[in-house]
Amino acid sequence: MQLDDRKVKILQAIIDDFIFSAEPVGSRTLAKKYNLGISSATIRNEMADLEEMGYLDQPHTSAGRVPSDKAYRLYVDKLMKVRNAQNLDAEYFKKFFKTRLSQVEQVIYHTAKILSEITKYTSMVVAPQLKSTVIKHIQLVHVDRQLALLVIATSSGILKDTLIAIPEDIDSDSLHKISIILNDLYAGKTFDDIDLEDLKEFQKTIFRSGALFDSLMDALAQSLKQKEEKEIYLEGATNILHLPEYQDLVKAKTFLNLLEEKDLLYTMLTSTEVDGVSVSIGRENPFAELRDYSIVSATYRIGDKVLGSIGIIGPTRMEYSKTVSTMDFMAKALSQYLTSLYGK
Amino acid sequence: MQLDDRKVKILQAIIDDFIFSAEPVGSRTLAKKYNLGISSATIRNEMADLEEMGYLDQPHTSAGRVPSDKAYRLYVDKLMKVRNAQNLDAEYFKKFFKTRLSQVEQVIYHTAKILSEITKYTSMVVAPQLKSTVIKHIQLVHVDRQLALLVIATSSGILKDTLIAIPEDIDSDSLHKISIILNDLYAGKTFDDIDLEDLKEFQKTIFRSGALFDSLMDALAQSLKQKEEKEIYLEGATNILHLPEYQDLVKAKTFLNLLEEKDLLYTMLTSTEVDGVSVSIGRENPFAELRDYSIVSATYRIGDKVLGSIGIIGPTRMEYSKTVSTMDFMAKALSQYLTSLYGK
DNA sequence: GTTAGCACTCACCGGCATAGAGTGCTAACA
DNA sequence: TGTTAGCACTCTATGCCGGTGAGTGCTAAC
Repeated sequence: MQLDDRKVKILQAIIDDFIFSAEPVGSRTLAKKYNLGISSATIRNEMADLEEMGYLDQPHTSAGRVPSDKAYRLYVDKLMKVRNAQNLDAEYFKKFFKTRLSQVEQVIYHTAKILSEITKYTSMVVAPQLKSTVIKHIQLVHVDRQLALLVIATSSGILKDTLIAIPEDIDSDSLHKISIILNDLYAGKTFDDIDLEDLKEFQKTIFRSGALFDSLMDALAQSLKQKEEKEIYLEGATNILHLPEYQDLVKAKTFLNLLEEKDLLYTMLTSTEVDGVSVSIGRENPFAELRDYSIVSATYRIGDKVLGSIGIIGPTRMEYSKTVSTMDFMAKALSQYLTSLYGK
Repeated sequence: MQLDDRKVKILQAIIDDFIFSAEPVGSRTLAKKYNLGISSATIRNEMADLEEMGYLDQPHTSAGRVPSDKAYRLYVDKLMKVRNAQNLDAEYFKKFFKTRLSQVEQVIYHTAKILSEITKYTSMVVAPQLKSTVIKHIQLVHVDRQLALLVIATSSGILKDTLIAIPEDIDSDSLHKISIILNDLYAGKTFDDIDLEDLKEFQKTIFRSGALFDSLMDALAQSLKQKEEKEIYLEGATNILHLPEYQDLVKAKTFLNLLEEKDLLYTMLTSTEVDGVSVSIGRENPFAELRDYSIVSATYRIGDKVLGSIGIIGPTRMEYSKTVSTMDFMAKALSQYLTSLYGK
């Protein structure tokens, strides 16, 4: 069977209507509401065809039709007009740029917040990954008698700092010396490349003082090799409770439980490193748990380097047009902002 | 009317049963389940008395009785036996102390997490407030050609660091000099005491270079005077969805919406600076929005200085005994831990 | 003072009929 | 040959009804 013009028009109308109303769409409603120039009976015939072709589902015999994942895919790829996000929700973006945030984590967090507020879905943001970034500079700063701050600057501009305990009898000069050594050893390497054996070797041959430096080295080692958790921020988790499909408590709970599976979401979000916005609809998702949801995601960068991803998750009945354009804009805005702060 | 021994015993049984089952308790059930040595008819008479005295409510005529806020208050003050938290959930605490967390924020966050996991309610943690802490030490650290890290150590041991943009032609020595000046100006003062005019004055008289330092000073001023948000962490927001009273979607939503009111919760949590654990039940709460919930809270400290508060929020039908003892233990453990890290 | 007994109340549940939205099919029409 | 009006049919949602059971208050006897 052919997906001719008229079928597409009808399908589009059904999708539009369903995205708006969340109610199965009937032929009569369609004929009345949209000026298609054909009767409900004709629409019925076409709808039967569309169902046969896999674009529509029927919850039960005497209900209207509902778009399938395949229909949404067609919609996202061909039918929808991506709006210009800059004009929409301008106030949010203004707010975003007004607040001057210097720490990368804050910017990321802020982005997640705004994304969830604009889209009304749940936003997910993967924080910058350090393991493959190059260390540019390491410095130990004396903070207190027993505390020092280990500051590691990376080539992507991200700063990682950790407070570490130090023996009381180390002075600033010693810390400075150690900083130089650390730089010699690790500057230019990635976090993954760090070999702590180097450090131990070094400690043995150079610092005769032995036990004195032990605790310091331990702390350093721990900080440098600290297992990086799969960090993912979620915002607006309860947004979906306002959507009609989650008025069913069981469905709402299922969704909220899904959000606890940070690992899954993390994997999902980091597995697509496509350029631009990527949309994964229902059963297209690689994970069974996600088959009732759609995920819209994009990567953000500093310069050319991909740092992490942002995304939103919601029902397959999603406002794709608005969501995709928002995502597109936010990813670009975020990249631009981070690049202006830390790039080069 | 007198609240004699038998009435108390019956009340206790009702509260225990209701906390466990969430179902209104009837006289027959009570007589059967608890060995009170009296018949259901007698219990009925006593229950009528207890209702008259304000300790019991009746959802409708043909239902059992439910404890009132007044009953819970009596229960918390007199009846319940506070269990020893150390024995309960020992594995959590072990986990808590095993993970070595050096940043205060991390410790706080971790505490919230664990609290919500143990109590199965929603935990709230107010992060340490800086405004009234004394600045011990300020330091500017050169990180990059255009970036420096402003590190401020406070007397409570909390470290605040902010990345700031600096003109390219400032070298480490200059930063060091400025650090000394900053220390002279602000060490020993609280964040509230900071007067930026001092800094501007200083800049005019000492640094003739003018425009060169402008951006630096601006950044500094901004960092130092940065509006401190009312930071409150929430964890386990969706825990309550497992409780029978929130199977009603409207109630669940009301609760989740309440959690969005961070300001309210913040005020609630910071207003009680009592020593030890404080319990606020239903209508005792100063805010109307909270009249259906109970809040158990405590403060945490470094040494003698109160830093912030931790608390949990849940239905008035709460496992007070477990919750109070957990809270007591956590507050003490947290204080002890922070003091050992940063105290003195 | 305690308790057995009883009439009464009220939420809850399953069954049933009805309304309404929507469908597929047929036959007539342009 | 495609389109449409009409109609019988399907299925869900809603509301009504009566029975059931848990629980109560009251009374009278112990």
